[in-house]
Amino acid sequence: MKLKQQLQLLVADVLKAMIADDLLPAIDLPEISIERTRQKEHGDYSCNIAMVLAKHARCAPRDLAQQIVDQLPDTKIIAKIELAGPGFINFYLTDEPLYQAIRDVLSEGRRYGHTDMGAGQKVIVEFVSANPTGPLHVGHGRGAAYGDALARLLRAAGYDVHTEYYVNDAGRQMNILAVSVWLRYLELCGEEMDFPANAYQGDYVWDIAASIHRSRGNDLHRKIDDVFVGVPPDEPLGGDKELHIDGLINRAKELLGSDYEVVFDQGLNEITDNIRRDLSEFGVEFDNWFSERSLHHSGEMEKAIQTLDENGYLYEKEGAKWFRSTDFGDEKDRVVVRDNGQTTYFASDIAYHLDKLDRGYHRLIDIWGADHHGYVARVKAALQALNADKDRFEVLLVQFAILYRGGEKLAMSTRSGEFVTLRELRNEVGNDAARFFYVLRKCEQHMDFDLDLAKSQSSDNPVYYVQYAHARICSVLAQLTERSMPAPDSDNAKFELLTEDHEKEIMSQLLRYQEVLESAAKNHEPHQIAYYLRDLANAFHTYYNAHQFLIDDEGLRNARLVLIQAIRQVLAGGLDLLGVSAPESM
RNA sequence: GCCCCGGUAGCUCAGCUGGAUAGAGCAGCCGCCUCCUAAGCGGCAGGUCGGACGUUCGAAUCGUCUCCGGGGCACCA
Repeated sequence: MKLKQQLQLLVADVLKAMIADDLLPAIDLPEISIERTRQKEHGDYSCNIAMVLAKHARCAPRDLAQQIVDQLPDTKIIAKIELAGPGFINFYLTDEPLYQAIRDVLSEGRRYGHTDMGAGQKVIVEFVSANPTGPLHVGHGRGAAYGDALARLLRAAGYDVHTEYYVNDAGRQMNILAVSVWLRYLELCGEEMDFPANAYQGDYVWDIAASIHRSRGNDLHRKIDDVFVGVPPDEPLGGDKELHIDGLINRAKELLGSDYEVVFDQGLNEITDNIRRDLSEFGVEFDNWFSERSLHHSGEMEKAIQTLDENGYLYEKEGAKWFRSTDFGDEKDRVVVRDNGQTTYFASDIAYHLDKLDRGYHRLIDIWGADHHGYVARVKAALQALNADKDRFEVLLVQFAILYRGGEKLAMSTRSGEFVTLRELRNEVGNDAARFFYVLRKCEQHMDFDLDLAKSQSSDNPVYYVQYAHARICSVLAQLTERSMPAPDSDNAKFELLTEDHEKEIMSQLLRYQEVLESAAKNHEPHQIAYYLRDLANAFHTYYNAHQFLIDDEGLRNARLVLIQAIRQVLAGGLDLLGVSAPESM
């Protein structure tokens, strides 16, 4: 049992006894908060229950605290209890829980600190899910690093986690991509044109066009004058860029017939493969890539819309089908089927989330960019309309990463092709630094990502600080054989020899890891792990500078080596949760 | 106009489910390698926690108002 819980129980038992003896009015006990103290002078843990209950007990907080302290039994884990300030009960621990922490770390290994909080509950975490219309940029990187760390964290907390990438392989954006590719292809065939303002401008579009040209030669070549027949003018010519591009999509379908799909699929597949590879290289692997198109093919789209209709939440207006989401608190009703008969992205989303529930997940966690926050209410509304429990669906919004280069804010737009890709970032600062940097900020925090800083000062990145501690420990342990010293022996370690303040501090930190992990998982905050690791690394570096490990005194040497072995284990375990490597040398 | 997020040290950020003297990294200044990796360690300096009012024994933390910054409010995805 965790230390905090043990202390909670002790206090709870005392309070119950006091109620039974009429020393306290009978009430439902509030949750007893046991917290780590900030200052050493306040002991290791403190409890504020006396102040919380003072009014109820109609006595001064300090008097109540004194009564509680008087009745607390002696235990192996508590060395001293003090009453302080307005009525805090401060616990000073014995060394036993500290020693036990070392033993636990070494016996449980990478599972140290893991809990069964989730009780095997099935959770699906959906993240990134960027449209396959271009390479991932640094904004997606944040979602990827955060989502993956969260999934690992939830697994460590005992949830049965499934990760998924929702591929928007249907819809208008994909058609715009297809047209962009085809027009570039036509340029490769020697045609000249004003490239549409609303088409995808990035260089990767040329690459896709080139691969079609390689495999199909000039098969898909059509005279440029034919292509633009009947297409409304583009924006630079005083027209509407949306109408212009839609006109081109229609012409492309007419002129290419079944070959349109060749272009479409080539774009989709090349980009999806690229995204998949990119994420994989970043250390992010999804359990499943879910195709939006499959919702159409399987009939789930139709079914979802039909169910909404049957439940009485659909109506027609101006040729479109609307979902009455205002019935569930959304600010306005939403279109699910447009007047041209096409379903909206929102309709796909309804079907997709229904599908997740049908697959038996108890909790649906979506990680979205902050710009999608307006969607939360309508998806929740739809789930309610379909008789699902909206509280099983949770959206975590990741704020934007604002990029700076040379002090200048950078524009980020997939359409214009102006963006720094995730791949560029990884190449420049490395996966480990990128992942740690991303996860160092909680997701709702706006992030200033200074590229110059990340590149030029990558050795100042806090990730190296943590990794360095790990590598240093590995280095020390590696020298044992060179010096003909025995490997650390935890079974026979005399932990009572570890009397230095630095050692006590480290043991206390090792013990704390369990609490940090649980809190990080509960609050969906991987950054807590990152900050913890930096603290632990700091404690180690300080220890390293103050004391020698490879000393002649065998008993002390063994105890110290067992201790740093435990540090190494926790550093490696924590870094793994963040998807960061733990190198043995640097 | 409405909604979401942020405003804490020169810079980037922790702390926010109320607790006891507000923390870290970077930048600045001063020290530490004949010794297990100096990508390290120690020290100094640096703050009206945007502002006001309120709730409370106690507020950076909760509530209301307000100012500043980012984002969102489509028959786009």
